[in-house]
Amino acid sequence: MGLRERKKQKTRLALIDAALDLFHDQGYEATTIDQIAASVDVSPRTFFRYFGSKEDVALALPADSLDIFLAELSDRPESESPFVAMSQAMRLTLGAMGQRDEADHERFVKTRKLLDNNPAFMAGQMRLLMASEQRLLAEISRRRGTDDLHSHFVLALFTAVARVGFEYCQPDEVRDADALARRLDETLAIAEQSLVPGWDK
Amino acid sequence: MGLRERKKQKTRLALIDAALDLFHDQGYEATTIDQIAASVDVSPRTFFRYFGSKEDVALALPADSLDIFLAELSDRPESESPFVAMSQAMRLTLGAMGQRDEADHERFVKTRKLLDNNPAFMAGQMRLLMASEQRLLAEISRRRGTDDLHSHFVLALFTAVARVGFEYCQPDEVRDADALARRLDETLAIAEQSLVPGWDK
DNA sequence: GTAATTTATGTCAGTGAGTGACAGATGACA
DNA sequence: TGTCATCTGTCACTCACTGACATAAATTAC
Repeated sequence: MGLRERKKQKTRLALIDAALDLFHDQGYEATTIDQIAASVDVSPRTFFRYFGSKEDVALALPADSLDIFLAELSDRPESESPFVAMSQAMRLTLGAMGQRDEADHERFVKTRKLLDNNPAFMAGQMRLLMASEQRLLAEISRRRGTDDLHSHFVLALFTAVARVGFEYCQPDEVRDADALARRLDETLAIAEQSLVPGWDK
Repeated sequence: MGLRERKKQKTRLALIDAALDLFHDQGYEATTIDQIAASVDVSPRTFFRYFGSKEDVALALPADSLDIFLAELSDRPESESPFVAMSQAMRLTLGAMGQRDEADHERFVKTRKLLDNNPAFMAGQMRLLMASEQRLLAEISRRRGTDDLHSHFVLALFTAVARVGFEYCQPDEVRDADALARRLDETLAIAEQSLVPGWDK
């Protein structure tokens, strides 16, 4: 990887860090792009060359996580049913979050705090997810063998479970990757008890 | 109801109609608030006294529907489990949509077309729903007798089913209230087959 | 090592959403 | 009719976001 590429990665991470810190210190709405750009010594125009919008920089890590999730899902064995495959992929994704270097995990936790304090971001996460909806749907339909309304139901149900796992925390609750993983397992357990065996076949 | 109130209702509906027509004719992004305001002979500032944002005017009818849904839900008998109560309330809400006067149903269909062609609006609908999430959650917890993670699961599952019912249509499919009602019933049937009896108790 | 070629960045000018403040117009009501 | 509350238009402003162009820096070719 050349110098140019390394510089870009560095700038990208610097922008994310500056944004997360400013969002935390003075609030999301009160933070301007100019402030973020200024604290990285970069022009505002450059900010928009890295992130399409102010929301995008806040959701940069969730977006990365989604990519990891999609990659993990592709690696799941054919024998697993759609819901099981997605559940396992999600577990592995959260596991990977917990095993990153210090700085990366710091960003993860800061992002979690930000999303917890601004429920409006949930819509943004939905937007992210829906951008990959077609890919997910194709994967589900492939594993099920048919492409019908039932596939949509499986997808919607999984996103619902994922949402519950990520949302709804106590104000002072620790929200690192491990805590999230535990919460996801709890939610998956409830789902398992509620659904009839083979419902996603 | 006085003249002032009637005028306001009239302006509100005129803004919605103008917006929906402009969105349809030239696209959502390409339509400006100034254009909407101009076609109703109202200042742009006044537009924002009726709607908080450009998105809000597009989602005006879904927002109204949500209010109706919440009212219907309150009227459901105590004997119904949370999921059944929400399902019935949703059926009644869609039924009410189909029995409105011509102009209102026209707006309903136009809004549906708009949302179908701009998947980005799904996030907006989520935002709407989440604004009432606390009320819904309270209702579910009340009917279940406890307030725990399971209540969140019931809520998420219902919103998932509702989403599947409203989303995913063929490009040329008719999307009036009756068609939506049928689609919702289909989806509810799938949910019923997939869930163990008493899962939402 | 230098020259030619990409590619990233800064500057500038502009659009459009959204907001606060104030003054004037218009129903509501005694 | 006159007073009061409320709605509206105008103005000025902030901020997110974008296209165009010139410059600077990294990559590649020679």
